[in-house]
Amino acid sequence: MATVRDAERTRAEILAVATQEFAEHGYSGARVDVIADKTRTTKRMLYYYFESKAGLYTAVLEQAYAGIREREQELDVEGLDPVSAIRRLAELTFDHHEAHPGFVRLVMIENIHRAEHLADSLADLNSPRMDVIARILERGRQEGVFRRDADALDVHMMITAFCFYRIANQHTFGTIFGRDLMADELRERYRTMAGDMVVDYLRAGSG
Amino acid sequence: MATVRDAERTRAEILAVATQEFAEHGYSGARVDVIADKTRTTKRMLYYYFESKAGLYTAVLEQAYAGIREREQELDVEGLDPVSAIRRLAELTFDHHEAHPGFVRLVMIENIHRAEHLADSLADLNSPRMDVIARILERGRQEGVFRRDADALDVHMMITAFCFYRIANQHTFGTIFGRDLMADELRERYRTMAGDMVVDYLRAGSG
Amino acid sequence: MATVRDAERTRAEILAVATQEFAEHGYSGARVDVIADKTRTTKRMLYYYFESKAGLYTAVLEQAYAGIREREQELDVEGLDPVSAIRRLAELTFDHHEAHPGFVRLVMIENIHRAEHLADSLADLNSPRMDVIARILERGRQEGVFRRDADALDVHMMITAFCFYRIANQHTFGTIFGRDLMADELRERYRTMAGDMVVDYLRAGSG
Amino acid sequence: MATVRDAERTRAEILAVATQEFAEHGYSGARVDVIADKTRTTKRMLYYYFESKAGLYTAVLEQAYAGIREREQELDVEGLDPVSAIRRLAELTFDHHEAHPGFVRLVMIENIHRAEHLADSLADLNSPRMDVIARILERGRQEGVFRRDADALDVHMMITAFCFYRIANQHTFGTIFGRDLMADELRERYRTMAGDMVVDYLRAGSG
DNA sequence: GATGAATGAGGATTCATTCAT
DNA sequence: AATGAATGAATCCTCATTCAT
Repeated sequence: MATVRDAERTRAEILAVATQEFAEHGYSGARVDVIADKTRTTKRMLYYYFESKAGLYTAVLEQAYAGIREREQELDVEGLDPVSAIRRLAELTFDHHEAHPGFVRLVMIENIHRAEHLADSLADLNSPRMDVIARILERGRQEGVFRRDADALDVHMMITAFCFYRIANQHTFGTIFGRDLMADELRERYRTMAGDMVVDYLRAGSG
Repeated sequence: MATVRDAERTRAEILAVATQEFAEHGYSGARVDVIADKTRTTKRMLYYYFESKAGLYTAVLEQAYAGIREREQELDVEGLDPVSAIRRLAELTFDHHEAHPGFVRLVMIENIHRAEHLADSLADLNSPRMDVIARILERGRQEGVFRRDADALDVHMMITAFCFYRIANQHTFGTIFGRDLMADELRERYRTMAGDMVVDYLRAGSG
Repeated sequence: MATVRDAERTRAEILAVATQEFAEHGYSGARVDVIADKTRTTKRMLYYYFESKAGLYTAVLEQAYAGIREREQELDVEGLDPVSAIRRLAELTFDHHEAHPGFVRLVMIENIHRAEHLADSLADLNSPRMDVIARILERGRQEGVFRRDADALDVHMMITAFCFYRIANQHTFGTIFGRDLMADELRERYRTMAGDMVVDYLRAGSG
Repeated sequence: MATVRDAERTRAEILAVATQEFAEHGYSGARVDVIADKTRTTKRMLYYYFESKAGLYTAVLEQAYAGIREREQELDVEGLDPVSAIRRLAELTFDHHEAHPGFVRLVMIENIHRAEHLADSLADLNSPRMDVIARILERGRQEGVFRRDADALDVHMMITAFCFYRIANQHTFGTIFGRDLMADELRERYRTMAGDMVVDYLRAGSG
């Protein structure tokens, strides 16, 4: 029993360290030896549990996606009017990216690899988040506050693009334009901007 | 003279191949041997011209940024009214990202590396593009069509985030949500959406 | 009792799988993990029963030699005249090698290892087969059909060399000379040749 | 120039050591590190020249086959009568196997691997040796000394089987039957036996 | 200005085996 | 008698870089 417990703890520890290292250095840049050394076990265990560097990376990715999915279950914007709800959603998305730069980096890295490690099993076609957005959009249209007939996934994309880019591209943006997108004093401004952007887009519309 | 010409051509060839390889595999993932093999010269020449792998990568980055900067000189939205101008700018940005996925990938890669190779000399604090945006915003406010008092760099960021994300994150987005952001039949929709997003944002406003 | 039976069955199963694997890949090439995986038990059991990889390999060898020894008991050429008897012996040897390529491979492998695993206890100095040959040779000389005064072990060697080589060296022979020694249409020819070879050798002689 | 010389010498040295090691331990049993350590260069050079362990092994095989082929050019039995010629051929074959046990071992090893490393390019369909045998057989039949209408390749096989087996299987044969096939005092006996075997076979015959 | 040969240091992975129960 | 978890020590291989001319 103790062994089993330790086995799971060891596995979890390896996964945690690997998440750090892959997020920090990318797939090719990460070193199996370094991951092992930051663990209480040896490199051998890493192969025992995850088969290969690729297997470990895939496990890291899966856990990362499982993590955000769990957090998305907690989305609670039901009591709010459509405008407040969609703004709240934008702000939660903003906060989520702000809070998990490591996840943002993993997603960047996986896109560099053309999502070749991301199992199709991770597809999230009936995402609760998409349902939440769809319901807000529907209510907004019914109540006449949203004139734009928008697709839920497009709205999600617009919000996420803004929040993701701010974290993902902060370094080149900072160097090129001399603005630190992560500066404390700018956080609220960008957070509000995310909400404004989507609210204005939905309120306006071709109708 | 001929030798100099050849030297420059060799350098250019190496740079072109390296751009391909770094964009495809990232900094760590790219292989010096592979780059050399895809060239008509040898690996030794690569070191002769660029000192190191890092030097070559930096040269690739610099050339890439120099390239877009050149293309940005051609921005011509002067004759248009503010709304049309800003929409046009969004569309040009959209088209630019669509046309240069390799550049998008290089920027992703450099952000994974926290822009450590991007020389401060590449700072573009007086970007012509920013000037263009600033003038459009000013005109829009003067004419009363833009109620939002927006910062040019923020507007640039909003537009770019949308266009960049669509290219950069297409792979994980496709796997997770089952939508191919690059599908031909969706291009016009997203292109219009980029314009709508920024126009609606500027038209609305705290007022 | 049931447990003992199971134990023996498990042992036999491991041995059967190991025979396959060692014959296929050689001693160094065979993998303990693969052998265990092809078994219904675990790798641990393999060590439980056979101590080590070498122990298992030795057990495989011993079983293989015990097997042919058993089959050799059945040699029945007593009723035949010396020429027919020796020809029959050659043909049975031919058939035996044809029927047991796995055994041939194990013998090759063990010779590569200079027979270091083959316990001296496996010595077969009073082989029934040698006795059979000796008696045939004796009768042949008495009857005057064999003019050659041959040693039984030499005759055995000559026959076996031919039959063994055809199986053992089929692959390099096929590649080098473009002839498939195992071709169905050639079997009878080589089988007859084995008999002719030894019969002609014995009939002729220094006289 | 000196470098080139050294390059070839280094390559040759690696090949010589590798031949030793592969012949001694088989493909799987041989160790790249051991091969490198017995060389004046490093393991890295081994990969530089031969790409991989398999590449080195293949080069060893090729060189080994090229070696015997060269020696076969020297076959000179033209001045002899058919019986003496074929006996001489058997004796040369016997001597060759005796002199090159390493080659015998390599051939055994490659057959364990089902000749997968032996390039088809090594096929020797128009072997000078086969031509020599064919001419001897033809003369023998014309002169009436060979009543058997034998195929050259079959005769080659019969001779080689005997000579090869004596070297290849000496260890298991010694352990099982208590006879050292390599004993000095038996050499002449087996050498003569090889000649007798083929001569008797050819002289006799279904005719 | 150009180049083929060479390489030290690391990098991922595998192997037979044993521990703890 | 049986076993799932764990592992030290190799093992093959690759990487960016430099040497010698």
